[in-house]
Amino acid sequence: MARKIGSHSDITGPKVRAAALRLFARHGFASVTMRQIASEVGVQAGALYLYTPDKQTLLFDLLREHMQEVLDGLAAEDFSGNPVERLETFTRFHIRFHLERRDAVFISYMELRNLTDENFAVLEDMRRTYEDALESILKDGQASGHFDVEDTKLTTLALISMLNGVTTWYKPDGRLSLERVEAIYSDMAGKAVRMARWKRKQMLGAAGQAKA
Amino acid sequence: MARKIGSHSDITGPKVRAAALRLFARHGFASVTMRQIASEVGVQAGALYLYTPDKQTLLFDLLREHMQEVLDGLAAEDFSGNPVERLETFTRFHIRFHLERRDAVFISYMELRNLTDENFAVLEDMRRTYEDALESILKDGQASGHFDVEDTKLTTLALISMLNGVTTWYKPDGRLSLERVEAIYSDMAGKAVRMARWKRKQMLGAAGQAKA
DNA sequence: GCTTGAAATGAACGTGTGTTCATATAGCGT
DNA sequence: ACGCTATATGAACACACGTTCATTTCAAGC
Repeated sequence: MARKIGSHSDITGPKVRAAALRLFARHGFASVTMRQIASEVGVQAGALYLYTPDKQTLLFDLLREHMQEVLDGLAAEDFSGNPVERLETFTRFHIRFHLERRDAVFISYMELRNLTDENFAVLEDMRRTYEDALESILKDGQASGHFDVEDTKLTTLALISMLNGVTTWYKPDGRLSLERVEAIYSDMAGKAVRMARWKRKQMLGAAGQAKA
Repeated sequence: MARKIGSHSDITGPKVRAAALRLFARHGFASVTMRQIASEVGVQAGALYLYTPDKQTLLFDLLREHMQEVLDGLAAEDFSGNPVERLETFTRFHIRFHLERRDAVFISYMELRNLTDENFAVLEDMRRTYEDALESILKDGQASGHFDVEDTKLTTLALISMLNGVTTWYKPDGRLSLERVEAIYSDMAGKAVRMARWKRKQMLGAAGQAKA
C-alpha cells in the first residue's frame, strides 16, 4: 500500500508538524521517537523523511516558525499611545497569543539546548527582538516618568518570565476566563513597573521648586 | 581493578548524584546516558547501579532531595513581621536559594514529565506546600489591607514564575550582584501586589465616613 | 486508459541504550 | 596475617533508535 486516498504532501506535511509539536511538548524532544510521530500521523517512520531532512531540523523548523508568528503577531498590534497603554497592549497580546500556542511556547523554552549552535543562534536572535520590543516600552516609560524601573533589561526578563508562567497552569475550561487572566496579569505587570502617584508628585514638586 | 584508594560508597554516591544533576541540567534527562554519568564520576556504567536502582529513580531522588532542601530552607527563615516584610523575606529567600541551586531548579521545572505518575505526585505535593507558603502571605496581606490582589492563587503562580526566571539569565560574575538582583526582584514583587497609597487612603476614608 | 512520478512502504543498517552479572580486588575487622 | 564483603569491572544482553533505500502503489496529466 502507498498513496492512500486524500493523503498528499499538502496534507501530510502539516500533520507531521502538528504531531511533532504536540509530542515534543508533552514528552520532550529527546524522548519522542520518529516512529511515535509517524504513528500519530498514520504513516511509517520512513515517510517522515519526505518532509524533514532529520529530527533536529524538524524541531528547529517548528521553533523558527513559531517565533516568526510571534513576531508577526506583535507587529500587527497597535502600539500607539503612552507607555502605560503600550505595556498593557504588550502584556495582553503576550498572554493571549501564548495561551493559544502553549505547545510551541513550552518547546521554545525547553528544547533550545537540543539545537545545534547555529540553529540556536537564529532563535536567540528572534527572541531578543521580541524582548527588545518590551524593553523599549519600559525605557520610554522610564523617560516619560510613567515607570519607575531600576534596570530595564532585568525588568524585561522578569516580566516575560512572569507572563510565560501562565502557560504552565492555565486550563481553557478552568476557573478563570482568558479575558480575566489577561486583565490580572496585565494589571500586575503595570503595577510592578509603574511610578507611584506620591512619588511622581514628589518629583514634580522637586522639579517645580528647582525651577522657582 | 576495583575499590580504588579513597573511593567508598560515601564518596562515590554523592559524586554520582552531583554528576547526574549537572548533566541532567545541561543536556536534559532523556539525553544523558548512564555511561556519561559514569564517565564523569570516573567509574564504569555498571557501578552506578550500586547507588540507584535505575535511571528514573536517580532523577526522582535528586528532585525530592532538592525540594526537601527548599522546604527546610524556607522553614528556617524568620517570618515574623507584617505581610509586606514577610513577602520580602520570601522573595529574597527564593532568589538567593534558587540561584545557589540553579541546576536543581532547572531540572525541577523541566523534567517532571519524565517521572512516573507516582513520583510526580510526590514532588507536586512538595511544590504545592511551597506555593502555599507564599499564598498565605498574600492572603494575610489581602486581609490586612497591605495588598491589593485579585486572585491569590494566580498571583502566587505569577510571582513564582517571575522569580524563577532569574535562573535562566543570572551569571554570578555578571553585571549585577546577588544582593542587587534580590533587591530589584523583591521590589518588583512588592509593587506588583501592594495596595496603592491613594487607594488605601480612599478605603480608610470610606470606612471613616461609614462610621460617622 | 496508459504512463509517470510523487508518496508511502517495510525491511534493513549500524549504533547506542539501560541494565545485568559473573568476576576481580582492595581495605576493614578480627 | 587473613578472610570477608563492599566496591568495582567489563563484557554481554535485548531492545530501540534515527536514518536509508529498493520497492510498491495510487492519483493525476495527457
